[in-house]
Amino acid sequence: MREEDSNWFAKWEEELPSPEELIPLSQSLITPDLAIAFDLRSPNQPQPQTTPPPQQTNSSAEFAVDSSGDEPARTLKRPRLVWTPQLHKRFVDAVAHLGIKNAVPKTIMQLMSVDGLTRENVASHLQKYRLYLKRMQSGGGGGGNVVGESDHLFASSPVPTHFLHPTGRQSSDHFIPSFVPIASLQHHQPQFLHRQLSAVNFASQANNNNGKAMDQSLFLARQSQQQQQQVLTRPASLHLHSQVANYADDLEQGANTVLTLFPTREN
DNA sequence: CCGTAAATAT
DNA sequence: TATATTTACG
Repeated sequence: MREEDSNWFAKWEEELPSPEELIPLSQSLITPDLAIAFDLRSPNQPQPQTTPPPQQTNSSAEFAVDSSGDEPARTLKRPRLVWTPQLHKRFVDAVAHLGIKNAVPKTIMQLMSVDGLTRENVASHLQKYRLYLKRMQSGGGGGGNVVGESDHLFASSPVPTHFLHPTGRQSSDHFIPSFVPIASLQHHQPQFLHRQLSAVNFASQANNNNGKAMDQSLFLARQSQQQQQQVLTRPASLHLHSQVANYADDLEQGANTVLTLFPTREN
């Protein structure tokens, strides 16, 4: 019936690489806390800064899993979040479909539904992204557009046209769809959870992934400073992933803070 | 909570 | 040093 309606939907679906592409993303962020549990190796890890397409995980099997860990996820310092192209892609998609107007940290975060991702993370990235967009309009309009190294990440994801020119459409015309077609995510939710539980093995094998690993996720930046004896348990990851569980519900409600199932954190 | 600026880590 | 991400403020 409404071509437009089915259009945006189809478009979204089309833009979405494929369920598979998204799956790894969900687990990519894995519960930081869990990752911490494994803790990463010594402070001497050569990090390619020229062209790091896939983020490899350098993790050692040096972790201490104790059954005493509860859910310190709240007070624990999360590792520095590394924004990978994939993660950024998801970010852009979310913003694009939300419309600049509704593209606020919280909403974006909810839409992304990436476990472990905090509002602050998104806010920070959004800030930088906006700067990038501005910079682009300013000096990249005709051909000689000098992009700094920092822009590479942003460049990795196509910038929706309406991002640059607010023709007074797209953002106010149709607001957030009542239901977001990230069915793939929902479908994989169980899998994703399963994976997460296997995080331990994951981390261990991260080092010897030959050929095409199932995914090059797990980009937790490690903190090579303190916290070497962080204990974490599976329960933690569980309660964390719950956030992903029903982001759709949240959105559908259209409310600002509606958690149907159980509170994950914040709020 | 959102946006911006300063602080800090890599 | 420069840059990416976090933390502090209004």
